[in-house]
Parts: sequence; structure tokens; C-alpha cells
Amino acid sequence: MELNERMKNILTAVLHRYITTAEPVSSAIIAEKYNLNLSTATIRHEMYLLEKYDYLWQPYTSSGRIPTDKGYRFYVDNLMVKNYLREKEKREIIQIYNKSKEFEETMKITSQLLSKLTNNIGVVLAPVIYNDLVRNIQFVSVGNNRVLTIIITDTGLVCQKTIKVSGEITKDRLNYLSNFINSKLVEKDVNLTNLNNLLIDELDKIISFQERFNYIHKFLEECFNTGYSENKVYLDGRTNIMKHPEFKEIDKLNYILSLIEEENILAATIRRYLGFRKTKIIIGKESKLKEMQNCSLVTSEYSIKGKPAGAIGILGPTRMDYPRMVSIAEYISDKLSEILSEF
Amino acid sequence: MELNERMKNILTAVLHRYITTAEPVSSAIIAEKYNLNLSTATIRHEMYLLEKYDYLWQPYTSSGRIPTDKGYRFYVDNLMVKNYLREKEKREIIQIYNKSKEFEETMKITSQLLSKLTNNIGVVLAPVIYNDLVRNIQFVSVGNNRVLTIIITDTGLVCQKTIKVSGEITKDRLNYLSNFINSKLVEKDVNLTNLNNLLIDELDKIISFQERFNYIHKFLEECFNTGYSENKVYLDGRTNIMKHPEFKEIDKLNYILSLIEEENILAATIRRYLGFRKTKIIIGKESKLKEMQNCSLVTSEYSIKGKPAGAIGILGPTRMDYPRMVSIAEYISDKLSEILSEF
DNA sequence: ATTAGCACTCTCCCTATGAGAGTGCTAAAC
DNA sequence: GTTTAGCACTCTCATAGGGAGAGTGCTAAT
Repeated sequence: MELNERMKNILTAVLHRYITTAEPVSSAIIAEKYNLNLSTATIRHEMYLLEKYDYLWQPYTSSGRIPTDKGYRFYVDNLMVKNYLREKEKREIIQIYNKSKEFEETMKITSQLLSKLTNNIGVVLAPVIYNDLVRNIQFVSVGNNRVLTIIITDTGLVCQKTIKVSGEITKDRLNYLSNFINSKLVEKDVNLTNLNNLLIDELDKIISFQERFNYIHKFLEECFNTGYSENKVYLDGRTNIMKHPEFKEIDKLNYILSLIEEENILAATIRRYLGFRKTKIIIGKESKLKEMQNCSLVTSEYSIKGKPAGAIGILGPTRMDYPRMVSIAEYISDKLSEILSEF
Repeated sequence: MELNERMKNILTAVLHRYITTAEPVSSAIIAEKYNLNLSTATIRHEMYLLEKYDYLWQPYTSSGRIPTDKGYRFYVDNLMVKNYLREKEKREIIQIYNKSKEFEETMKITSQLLSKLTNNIGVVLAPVIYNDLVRNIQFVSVGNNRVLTIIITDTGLVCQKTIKVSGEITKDRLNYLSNFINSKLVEKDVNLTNLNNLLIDELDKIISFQERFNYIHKFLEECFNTGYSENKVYLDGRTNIMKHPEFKEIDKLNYILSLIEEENILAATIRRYLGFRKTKIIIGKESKLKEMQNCSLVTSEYSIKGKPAGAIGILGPTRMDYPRMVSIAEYISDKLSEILSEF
């Protein structure tokens, strides 16, 4: 079923109207506010067809129309006109970012920006570092059989982990160890995933004739088995959803709240849609998650030094201003890419 | 106004009943379920008096009674019988804690335990380290003019901060610097608050005749001015509040949600009540915060190596099972103290 | 193909009504 | 003097009915 021009115009009008008022849209309103030069009866007929083909629906007989998920999808793919942030808004964003020099804070600020600008929930997934190359590794003894391990990757990210080791290790030994590993790292490119294997291999050569390194071997195993995968999620603006009339009903609210509570589900959903395009829109039931059936998610990937690193997202009701959400998501992810690349 | 024994019994009965059912309590129910051997008329009369003295109230004329904040307060201070966790529950808690070896994870687990056990919101304030003595300081260059500074305190806590410095610093210089500072640290007890001053003073002695340390001076200033105050708050179980009937009304829910969103307000509230006693109960309007008017907060302090460090909290409706909340808060804070002391 | 006109449908709000829960009061009983 | 039985009274809550209003669907005319 191909929609003709007039139907597209009417669908767009209904969508825009519904997005701003959150009320079912009548034919009269369309005729009055959007100059399509059509009578209400004609509009009504077209709406009838749009409903038949599942772009619109009525909450009850003889009520106005509301877009379906399919309606939103068609709008987003075919009708939506790209929107750009005003220069003033861009300046404000840059200004806020300039205040932060630190990684953690940058992530937090990003989620805050997203939620403040959109009045929805801002989500930021921390960079994935599995595939980053390891540039440098450092060990610092923090006492009581604990060693703080610091890995610096080629994207400039610093990941840290405190590891409990079985025996006491002197500062000198830790230094020897880190020097040894670092010398191996310059020889070949190693990412976090295969760092462990490399180390075991290389260390075995030493250990075979240097029995005293035994415990260091153990230490390293523990170090890399516990993993560096942070996969942290930064969320902001949880209470924003309360502002939207669609969540006045307590069970709809419940759905989205449980989504927010289980950050990993949200993160997994965002990750599931990564890779294909920079910016993705997931509308309502498309996600297959019942918790997300009344929500849409706009995600945009960011990169560090040109390498895909993570993603940001905007979570709100399906009735959201998609053009604006997309422009915000894209602008913020671009800025974040720039900032993280400087780290 | 001194309450007599009978009034206390009735107040206790009303409270227990209301805590389990969340419905206004009638005189008939008290007479039936709690063997006070009194007629409904007598109970009614006592309830009338309890209402007059502001321990109970009625949502409307001729309805059953609900405890006031004052009623809860009196119960908590005078009537409540201490409750102890079952051995099985204690074992389960210990088992869950045993899985974690890391600081961050321990904090997270604690908030999860609190929310799971209480069906309310679990709050954990990270340890305050201002007054900890600095035992060791380490600098690790992480490239691009950034230095990771690691401070280890006498309570065994490790705090880290990445600092951007104006010029490049070699590894040797960083080592020289950390050795120098560490040598000063053994001479006297220094906590984080006065570490900065000490360093400036001591370094000035060197800088006065060693001009080349100038930039290190700058670096340190930046390092300690940005501060190590993490004051992090761990929250879990946000959606638990939805389970309580008192938050079916959207505006009441709104209050508590905004409280959760602004974690610092919650943290500040908990901090405000610290110091006097290990476990504190803050009921409804006592907090003076309008967002907390329908909530109670049970907090308990934890310590590291005997030194007060932080606090945990349970946030829920005023209608909560106080004896159980207190016993959970106390047990968890004790366990947390033990675990953190081992770090 | 489009539109005017009108009957029809459904929501929403208001009112009324009755049952039920629970109290407050009073006079009698202990 | 304290306690209690009895009963009128109050208020909520659930249900039903009715009328206004919004908006459609259909049909016949343009």
C-alpha cells in the first residue's frame, strides 16, 4: 500500500498535532490548523484509510485519531524533516562541556544534557574497550595484598581495577612485572581480550626456569579473569517521564520505571541496535520488550579517535518530537566523540 | 500528656494493623484481632483521645484511624520491640557479600541488599575520607598531559583522580615527586584536608632554589584543589516504592521520585542526622523536606577500622515495619564495617 | 472526487441512590 | 466511676442514569 501525497500530508499533520497536544486528533482540527484546503469530510475519509492500513488508530469509536507505531515509523523514515539545533543551544552545550576535564564527569554531564534538552531520560553507555589496544600497564600496591592495576589503551582511556592477590608483592617486583609486560606490548598490538593469553604465554617462558615467578603468574590470572568490562550506564532525568500525560496511568509508568531500574536491560537494548547506522530510532513495540511498548528510544553512536566506542540514548514516550531528538542525539554524540578523542 | 498503658496498647495495635494493611483501622478490628479484652466502644473512646493528642488521625469523619508522624515517633521511641534477623537471613547476607572483593561492588551490593530485604529504597553513602590520614601517594602518567593520582589512606581506601597538567612530566619526575611526598608523610600525620597546605609549604622550600619544580607546584595545586571528595551515593530499588499503595496517587509519587533523582539532597539529609547515634529514624515531616513528607528514612552508620566512615539508609513510606528496618539497617551496617575494615 | 448534512456513537461529567463501614453519643449496666 | 450496648449519623464507594459535547460514518447532493 503506497500512500499518496495527500495522505502523507494528513498523516504528518496528525502526528505533529498529537505530538504537541497528546490528545486524539480530529478531522476538524486538521482542516482548521493545517491549510490542506480540504473539507473535514475528505480528511475524515483519508483518516479512515490511514486507519485501515494501520498508520492511525482510535481509542474508541468516533474518537479522534492517534498514530500507531507503524505511523511513527513511516513518519520517521519518510516524512520527517531534519531539524538543526540553534546556534545558541550549541554554544550552551559546548559551554557546559568545557567545565569538565574528567572522564566520569564528562559521562555524567552528557546524560544530564540529554535529559535537560529533551525533557526525557538521558542514557550514556560508557565506551567499550575490549578491542582497544593496550598501550601501557601499571601496577600500584595499595597494601593488604591488594594491587591497583591501571591499563591505558590506545584511545586514551584509563581503566582501573583493584585485585586481591594471594601473597605480598614488593614494589620492585611490581615494577619489574609492569616493565616486562610493557616491553612485550611494544612488540605487537594487543587488545584487552587477548592480553590475558599473551601474558600467560610470555610469562610461562620465564616461569619455566624461574620458579619464583609462580605467584605473579597467579596474580595475573586473577587480574585478567575478573575482567575490565565496566559497561557502565549513566542515566539522568528519571522523573522527566512523570511530566508526560501518557504516564499518568500507573501501570504504564510501572513499565518504564522497571526499565530504568534494570539499567543493563536498557543498555543491552541500545547495544542490540548498534553498528549499522550512526543514529537509530526504536519505536514502541519494535523493541520487542514489553517494558518499552509505550516508549521510543533514539540512540546515536560516538567514537574515540575515529573508532566506535559507545552510544548515547534518549528514552521517552513514543509521542516524542523525533526531529529534535535526532538532532540533539547527533550533536551530543559528535561533541562527546570530540571530547573523548582529546583525552 | 502521659499515655496510660491501655492507650499505649491500642496505639501499638493500630500501628501494627495499619502497617500491614495500609487501611484506616477501626475499633472493631482492634477488638477482634488484638485481645485487649475491651469493647469497641471503649477502644473508640481511647482512639478519640489518641486523636485529640495527635497520635492518630482520621482521613474523614467516621472513618477508621491512621497514625500521625507523632504516633509513629512515639511508637519508635517507646513502644517498638526490637526485632532480630533470622539466622538464615544472616547467612544469606554473608553469602552475597562473600562474592564481592571490590570496593565499588561492595557498595553496590549493599544498596541492593537493603532494597531487596526491605522492599524499599536502599541508600549507601560512600565513606567520607576528609579526615583519613594519607599513607601513600602515587602518580601514574596516563599520557596526553594527564596524571592519575592515587592516594591510599589509613583506612585502606584508595581514591583516584585524573588530573590534567599544563606541561609534560616524565615518569622519573613523577617518581621523584611521589617519593618526596611520601617521605614527608611518614614524618607527620596528614589528612586529605590539610595535605594540600603541607605540600605547598614543603615544596616551596625546594622550589625556592630549584626553579625547575615550578610546574610541579602548579600541578599539585590543581591536583588538590579539584579535591578528592567523591561523596558518591549508591541507590537501589527505585521501583519498590510503586508497590506501596500510598504512592498510587501521582503527586505523592512525584515527591519521592524527585527525592531519588536528586541524590545529593537525599545524601545531605542522611548526613544531617549523623553522629549522635548509630541508628537514626527520620519520620515524615520531621525532615522538614516537603519531598519527604510521606516517607521515613532509617539510617545507620558504618565505620572502617573503628573510625566513622559513612552511612546506609532505607527510604520508604512512613508506614514501614520499623523494628525490621532497624534490625536490617544495623546488621548490614555492621557487616559493611567488617568488610571495609578488611580492605 | 469532494463536500454538506445529519444521525449515531462514545466519553465525560454530573447527580442520585443505596449499601456498608465506622464513628459519636447516650443511657444503662457493672 | 468505668465500661458497654444500642442506635442515629456521617462519610465513602460503587453503580446507574442522563445530558452535553466531541467526533465520526454514511449518504446524497454538488
